[in-house]
Amino acid sequence: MLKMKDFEEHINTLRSLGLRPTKQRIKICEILFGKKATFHFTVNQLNEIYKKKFKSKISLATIYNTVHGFKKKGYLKEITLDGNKSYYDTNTLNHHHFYDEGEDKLIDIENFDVSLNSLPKAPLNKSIKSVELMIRLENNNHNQK
Amino acid sequence: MLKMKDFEEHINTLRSLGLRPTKQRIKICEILFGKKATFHFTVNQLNEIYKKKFKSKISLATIYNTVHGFKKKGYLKEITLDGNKSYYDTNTLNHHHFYDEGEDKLIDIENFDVSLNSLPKAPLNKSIKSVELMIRLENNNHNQK
DNA sequence: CTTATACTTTAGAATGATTATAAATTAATT
DNA sequence: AATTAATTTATAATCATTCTAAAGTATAAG
Repeated sequence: MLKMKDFEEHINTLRSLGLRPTKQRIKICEILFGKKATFHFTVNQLNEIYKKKFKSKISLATIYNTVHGFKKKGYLKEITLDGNKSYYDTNTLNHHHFYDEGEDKLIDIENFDVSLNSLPKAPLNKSIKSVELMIRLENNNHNQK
Repeated sequence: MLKMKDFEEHINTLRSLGLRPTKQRIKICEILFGKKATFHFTVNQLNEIYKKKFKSKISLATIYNTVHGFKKKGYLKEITLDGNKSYYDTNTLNHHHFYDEGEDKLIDIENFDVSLNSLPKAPLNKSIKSVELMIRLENNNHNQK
């Protein structure tokens, strides 16, 4: 059951980002920021979730616009994977990931599970913007008969 | 000045991979494995280098085929960056990278410049295939007036 | 050295993700 | 309620990549 409070919160979030609170954006907010747990998604997955949850269509262009807006404002983080599609993470704090190639799935790594002892220093006139670990996973039985 | 020895070496490399040594593949080998220093490239960049160096055209499809062949055989490594194009690295040893976003350029990090103290353990039935650090760089003056 | 076979290259079409466009709609302002 | 400015939308355009089928080339066999 959705409470008015949720809507208002999303509306305020959007306004604070300088984005008009449209029906579509509020719904995307409900999907992305409605639950406590953070999660990872592609634009296509977000589109599917939207269709199912609200039983209504939305233009992909709108999803791209909104996601880009959130990213620019720091409410979403794009994640680095090979291949040719982008993943987004609702957890914008600095953290690392497992990538399960078999299942094409990202898993957050808690920061206290990793300890980076020494880092290289940045080249002249550059500074470090972020440090991210990608740990690729494979199934244990990969070299069995 | 190219010596016959170089060609023969590339031909042997190709044969050992089960790839027929065609004109195109030998030339790609010259580009990729001819110099001592390793380097990073996209398929398009490789195409440009090929055109300039040999003053002849090559089909993009051939470049894709060859690069994929080398990758599958472990002679090239695909590198993970956001956006929608793939980078390849002639250094296939496990190592980390700086990514200079401004210049869209990858820089190798020597392994002894990084020390990872503790790693999270892999989820059940999974094991760690690779661990790679991506350190994003920005210009020092990014928040000056 | 010629022929047969399998592998390669090629141009161009097909695909899939993303971005651009321009008209219709909606939110905000007056 | 009317004006304006931003947004949504469907669709076209773009870009990297993969697919395809025909033409070309390397290898193996005679």
